[in-house]
Amino acid sequence: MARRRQAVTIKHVAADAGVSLQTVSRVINEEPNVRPAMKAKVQASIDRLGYVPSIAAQRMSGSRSYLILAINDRERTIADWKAREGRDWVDQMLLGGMLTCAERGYRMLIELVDTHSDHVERELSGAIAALQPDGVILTPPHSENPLITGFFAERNIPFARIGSRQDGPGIAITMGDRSNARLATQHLLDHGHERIGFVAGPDEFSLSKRRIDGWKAAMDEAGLSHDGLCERGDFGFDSGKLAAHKLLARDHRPTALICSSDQMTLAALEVARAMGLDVPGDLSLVSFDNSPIVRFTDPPLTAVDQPIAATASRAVELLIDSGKEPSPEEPVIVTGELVVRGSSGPVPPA
Amino acid sequence: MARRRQAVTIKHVAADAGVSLQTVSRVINEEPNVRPAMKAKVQASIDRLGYVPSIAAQRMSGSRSYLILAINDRERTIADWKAREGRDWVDQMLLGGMLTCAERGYRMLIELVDTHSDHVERELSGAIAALQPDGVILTPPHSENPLITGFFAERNIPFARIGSRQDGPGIAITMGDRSNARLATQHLLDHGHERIGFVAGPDEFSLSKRRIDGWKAAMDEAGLSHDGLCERGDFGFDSGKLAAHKLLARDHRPTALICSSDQMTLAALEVARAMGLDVPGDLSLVSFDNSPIVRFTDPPLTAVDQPIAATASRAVELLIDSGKEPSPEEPVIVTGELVVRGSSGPVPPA
DNA sequence: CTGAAAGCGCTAACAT
DNA sequence: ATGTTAGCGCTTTCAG
Repeated sequence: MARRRQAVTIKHVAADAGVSLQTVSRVINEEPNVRPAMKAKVQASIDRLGYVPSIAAQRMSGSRSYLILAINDRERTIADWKAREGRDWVDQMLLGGMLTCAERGYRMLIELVDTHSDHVERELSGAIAALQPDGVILTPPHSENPLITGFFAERNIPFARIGSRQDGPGIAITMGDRSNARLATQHLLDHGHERIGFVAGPDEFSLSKRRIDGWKAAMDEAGLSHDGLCERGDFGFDSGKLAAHKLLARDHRPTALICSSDQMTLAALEVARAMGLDVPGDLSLVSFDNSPIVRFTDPPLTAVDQPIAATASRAVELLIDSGKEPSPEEPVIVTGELVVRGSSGPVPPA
Repeated sequence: MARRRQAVTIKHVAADAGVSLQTVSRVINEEPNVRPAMKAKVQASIDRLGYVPSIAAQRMSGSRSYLILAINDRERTIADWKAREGRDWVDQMLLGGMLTCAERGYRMLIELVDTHSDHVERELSGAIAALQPDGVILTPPHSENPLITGFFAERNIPFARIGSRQDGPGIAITMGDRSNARLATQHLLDHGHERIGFVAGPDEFSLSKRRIDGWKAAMDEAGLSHDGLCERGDFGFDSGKLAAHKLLARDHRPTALICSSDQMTLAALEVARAMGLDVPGDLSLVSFDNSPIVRFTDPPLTAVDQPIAATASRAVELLIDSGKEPSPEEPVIVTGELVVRGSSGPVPPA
């Protein structure tokens, strides 16, 4: 394999257009101080030669790398990929993130990092040193890991925290968990439900608490109690089973359950079945995520959609623009919506 | 945002270890001609300072970029992501490709390219010029697009063609389509089926033909006719419906159908239902892909698994090693397996 | 408004 | 076995 050089470099363009390298550079970077005529001439050469700048060279000379790094939790991501249960978080991030990057001449790269590892810092340094990204997207549970956020803050690397609305460095951007949980609860209240159980996510994810808050708020407003109606899971199927079991084994069992992930809702569905309960006849179910599988279950699940693509897209935009404009102080909220399907319905007659 | 420079460079390491840049470079790249003692000293400095080479600088100096580019069909990929129907091709590529890249110090990057565009070449040049990848993975239908394969061949950029077994430049690597189709057919023959229909994929994918060949071969061997038992689809749901309809409307309708994608199988299931046929009682169904949804349908689908992760992983290895070792002449085959579930069973009594 | 010079971090080629 | 030199392609000074 021959030592590969750039086919067309800025030099070729400069020679072709009969100008200096800098002028070409200015045109590429849309800098001022180039006469329109000159600019047109250079652009013509660029087009004719099919010139595209090398991001390595751009990066080397101290400018941008045109790379955005999306950091995901290694363990969870790999487990999801291997399980093949239809979770499409990564796909949706790519859909939103990659395409927006592409529009702006950037590329998005995925990096897997262990949150719990004691050498997070080493992993991060490695990725940053090797790639020198212009921006970083953090996903839960990284978004609120002080080791990780601190790392980027110290180094002045722009980063977005998806699923976090804490104050602090970095752009906080959430999917409106509190209001989404309210939405789900209200949907059930509208159907006459009064005992609405909630299967929350793990503590490690701050959105878990926000969802609980939303649910409680809606219940309070309706003058209903939420005592003993909340259980925790870890988003996984088994934990959902356990939680659903606890809630449905109560004397006065809930007539509806809101679960913080599709897997946990699926688990609740299975538990209900095992208890001889009809869904939605005896028990209404509302899910969170709205991943592909919810349409293939029987009944299909009513679910709060998580607008991951839109969120990733917004994060990319804010990161790319963070050089020019100041980033928003307040958390950015990209709201989801409730998709009503067959798993929720009227409260069963007493 | 301050002009960001590399925190720790090769210079720092050299100074710290009291050696020349070149010696450090040799240690990094595991080149010969460094005494163990020297090597240890340098390595110690590297570790202490937490030095990681900048891939931009490495690339600039004419060495590798440590980047592997996975090129997917833009239209199909985006459609899949938006449809959220559980196709996890990209995830499986990442699972196999990214992790293997990571093991070897490489990164994998996804690039979407329009096969049908008249400026494919421009798109490719752009990606190559910007990123300078050390290797490229082509997925169907790019794998056999001469414009695309020619592009990389001309430029001496190592590339793998997934799903292609044509001769020619680049590493051909398939998932054993012919033998997989045989496997599926044999499974049905073993259950006594004699009229086994086949819904093939589009012509554009060479694997479509290979699967047909495998099915025909198995049928021939069993002394059975395959006349009029093959229809074409485009892997999508609607096309599957059409094809299944044609096959099942025949006088002497097939007792089993093999469909070349999960979506088409799902469509066949729907058509069968609409005709009042029980699956697998009246009609057995075997699918290709084994994507997440097949476990959530009723009945779950018997399917030929496509070992995408293993294939991507193998492709990455072959690409990375293509500098040192010669690439295999013969097509590499990563075989899939048949996962038997509820959609296939004994032939119904005549 | 445009150009010339210097340097980013690293490695290939050539000394020693 | 190690060090020195030159240069990759680009942008940032700084001069004109």
